[in-house]
Amino acid sequence: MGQQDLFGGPSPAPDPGDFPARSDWLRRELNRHAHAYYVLDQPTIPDAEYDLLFRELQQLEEAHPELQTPDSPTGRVGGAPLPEFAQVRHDVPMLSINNGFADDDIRAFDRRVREGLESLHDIDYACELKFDGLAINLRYVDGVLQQAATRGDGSTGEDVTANIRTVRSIPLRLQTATPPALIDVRGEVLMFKADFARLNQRQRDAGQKEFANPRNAAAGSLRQLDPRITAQRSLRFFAYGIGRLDGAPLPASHSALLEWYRALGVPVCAERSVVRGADGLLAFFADVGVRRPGLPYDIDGVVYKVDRIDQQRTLGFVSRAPRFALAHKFPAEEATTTVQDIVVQIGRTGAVTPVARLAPVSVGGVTVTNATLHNEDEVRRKDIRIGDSVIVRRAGDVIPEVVANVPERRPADAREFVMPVACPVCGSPIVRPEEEAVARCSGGWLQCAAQRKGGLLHFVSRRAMDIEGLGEQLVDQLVERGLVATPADFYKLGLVTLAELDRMAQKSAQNVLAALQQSKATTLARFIYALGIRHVGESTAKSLAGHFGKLDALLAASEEQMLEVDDIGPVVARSILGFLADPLNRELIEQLRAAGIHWEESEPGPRVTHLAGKTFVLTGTLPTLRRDEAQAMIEAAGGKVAGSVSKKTSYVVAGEEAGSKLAKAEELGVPVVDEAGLMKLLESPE
DNA sequence: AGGCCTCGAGTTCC
DNA sequence: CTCGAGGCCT
Repeated sequence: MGQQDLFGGPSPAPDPGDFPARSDWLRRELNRHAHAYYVLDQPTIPDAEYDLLFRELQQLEEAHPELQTPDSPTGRVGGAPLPEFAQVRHDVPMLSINNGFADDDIRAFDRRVREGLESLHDIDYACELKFDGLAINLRYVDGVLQQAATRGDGSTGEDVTANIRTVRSIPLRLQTATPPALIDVRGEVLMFKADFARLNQRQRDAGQKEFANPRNAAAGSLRQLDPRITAQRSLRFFAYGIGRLDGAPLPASHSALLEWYRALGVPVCAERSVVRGADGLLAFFADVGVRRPGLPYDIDGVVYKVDRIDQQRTLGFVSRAPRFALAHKFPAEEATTTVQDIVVQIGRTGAVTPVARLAPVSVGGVTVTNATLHNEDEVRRKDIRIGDSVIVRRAGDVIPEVVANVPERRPADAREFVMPVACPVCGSPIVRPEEEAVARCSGGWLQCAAQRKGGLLHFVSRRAMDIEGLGEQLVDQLVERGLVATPADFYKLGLVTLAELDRMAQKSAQNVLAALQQSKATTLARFIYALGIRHVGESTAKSLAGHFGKLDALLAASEEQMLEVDDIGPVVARSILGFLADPLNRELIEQLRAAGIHWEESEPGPRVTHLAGKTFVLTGTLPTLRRDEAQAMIEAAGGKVAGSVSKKTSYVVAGEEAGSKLAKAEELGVPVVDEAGLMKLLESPE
């Protein structure tokens, strides 16, 4: 029997009545399709058809247990729960690799290698990704998967064969007619980001605990006592090393070993290359760093290995790590620290947000001391208490986030967070409406200085009235000293008053006054947005301004007229009407108009333009246009600019260093244009 | 009624 | 960026 018969193309189906031949054929077919799907990423038949074949084999094997074989794909769904995991001693220990972070560490590694080999030439290195998963040893005896074990302490691990058999990309039989007598394939079991997101969604829906990250999810799934659960967890595997090998010659290089694995049907990650010298290593690292956000799995760095096996042998080992390999790691994006306190912040709408005060810790290159906990439910769900050790991450590489607590390190005196009953700023009761996630201070603008400050900061912010120089510091002082209570008060400030404030020299005071003066020329949309009406953000403000055209038309609008505006439903309409019904707000609007704030009023109704109905998403840095400029041009042509890509997106405009949005666009088949393409669209339809 | 999609609001650090 | 929630489509 040649390789073609074993795993290659399809073969004619035997008569369903011929059980031995039929089950044999079914096994071959299922293995072939699974390999195409999971390893080659080229599905050969629809899922439903696969399931049909699968169930036929399952029934056949149930009725005729003597037909069952160890490499049957039905073994993947998992048998009865295991009592516990048996210990497995590794014939060849599974070592760890030394780490480097800085360029100098990498150059030093290359120098040590060249000295060790007494080589005057540049060395060839095999470069791979360092996956954030679990190291596993797969033992194949005569080509059949015999045993799978975790790394454990390196010399002894746990037998996870039953669970590993459920990982569909791992071949149960090697794709060769002449397998080695025994081979220990080493690699990493991991969970892709998308599978992780789906798993956590399922956990959430089932009211079960979510996993902190794909690595934990993979580890938890592999350590399931019940393989049937593991079978539902979409784990993946990539091979990158070898342990014991009997009955076959070892390839001459690491890259050749990986090619061999591929030929055997063992999944190997495609993101790898052989480079020359230290400069080659650093170039590989830089390239992977750029593409990292778009990769479907988490990595914590890359791994370099001297490619030639004979050179690896010459270099040998120092204590427990090979001298021929180095892991080049990214700065940690996750770190562990302790929660020193949980305090609350009051936002401009009165929203009470719990914030964790953390012992300072470096995450992804910056020191983090605060992290939002979003709301009360989130604190409960993640079960975070004061005194806990927690894992902190920078979500999307920017905003710190508490991922999970470390339960085994919880001190006995850890305290639970209690939502205060009164606002820490104004003392008004804190209320949380039924069915809502956020608690709010009931004090409102008049009672609560925190809400007043928040509202004033919103008014001066860049996307609203855009008053430069009026930051948190200054607004704070103005409110504390009673100089400013409403946005209209800003325009009554004089030079002398301003110059008396702390850290405010005459020059800065003049700048602030100039900025205030400049801000008076604005747009209706900005003005509406600046008012800070609940549920009316930038987008809704633009819709309102476009629909009504004139402020007085908006002020006079009935609920029915409001509901005619795009994207405005009963909740938003009532919020606007409620705001306008308050005499204090009416007076504010009049005072602002009297202060000289003005804009160009237009005729009501939508101006029909050629990009009407088209939605754009901007990503990356465009060569000449700034983001807001591009947005303004698209909107002037009647198009909309959204924040995230969906199948309703008409175009994605991609610039330099476009990230996940570009990947998403390609996934959904949304057309992608560059700046030049955008300009063309702006000039003429299609 | 349920599911998708968007929008609003809050947030961190330098 | 993330979560929650409003709006709208099916």
